[in-house]
Amino acid sequence: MIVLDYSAKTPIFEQIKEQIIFLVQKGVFLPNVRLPSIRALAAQLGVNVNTVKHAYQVLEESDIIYSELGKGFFVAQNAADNKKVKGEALEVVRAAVSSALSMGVKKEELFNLIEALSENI
Amino acid sequence: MIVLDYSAKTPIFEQIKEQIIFLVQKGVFLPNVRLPSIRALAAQLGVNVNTVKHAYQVLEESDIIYSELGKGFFVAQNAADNKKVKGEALEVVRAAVSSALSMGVKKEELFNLIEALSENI
DNA sequence: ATAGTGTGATAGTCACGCTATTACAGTTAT
DNA sequence: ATAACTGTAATAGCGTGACTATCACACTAT
Repeated sequence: MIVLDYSAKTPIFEQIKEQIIFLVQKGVFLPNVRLPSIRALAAQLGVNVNTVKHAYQVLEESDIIYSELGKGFFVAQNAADNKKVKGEALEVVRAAVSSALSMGVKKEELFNLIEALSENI
Repeated sequence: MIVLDYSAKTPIFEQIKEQIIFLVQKGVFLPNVRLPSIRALAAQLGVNVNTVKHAYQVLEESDIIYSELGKGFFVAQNAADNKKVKGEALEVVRAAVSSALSMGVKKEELFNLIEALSENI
């Protein structure tokens, strides 16, 4: 369900976070559904408990999930379209695009890139 | 000429690199023109010599500039359109866009973003 | 010679990501 | 009550990357 790429530059906890958002986005995880426990997911991914905890914590701070002591983590109500998350994602794109443009990449190339990536979703 | 942003997540040497590429791209630095010396630029930016050296070294490895012992660094011949640099910049954009799309950002928003950023160049 | 270049090496600091481990508090099922 | 789960919290250690601080050396130009 979640796949880690250790050769990528994006941190493990970030990958977990992004993929959970993706699953929530796709409707695989519906509101109030319980997520895998920290320990269970850590074991499944072959990763330390702290790392999963970190990912969940960040997700909680973005109001994607919420926690209940002794029970677990659950998908938040309007997690599927979360302004904070989308805003941050857009900001990353903005920085990358801005940098690319300043280095001489043409906007047409960027349009083509987005068009191509859009089809694989 | 070069401005550093210490609050940004992009490393100093990377910022130096990008802004020099930008200046080369804009035609401020023409081929075979001499760049500020490592020590001079370091002093001007209030940064360690090693940091500027690192930036210049990366630029040299990308064939944007070249060095001559005892003389200095100079802009390379076809520095203005460097495939390696543009390829790397595109790859960063690809990762960011891919991530944003998977998080539910619509491609129209991305198009608008690029359009807006293109005008400020 | 002197002052400027690039080159190379070493060492130290700091932050970040991840791991390892321990302990505590709450929930649930038996 | 007990056991087996949950989340929470704190500490410590390791490796890496970015940056700083120095020193020494080789080459160029005046």
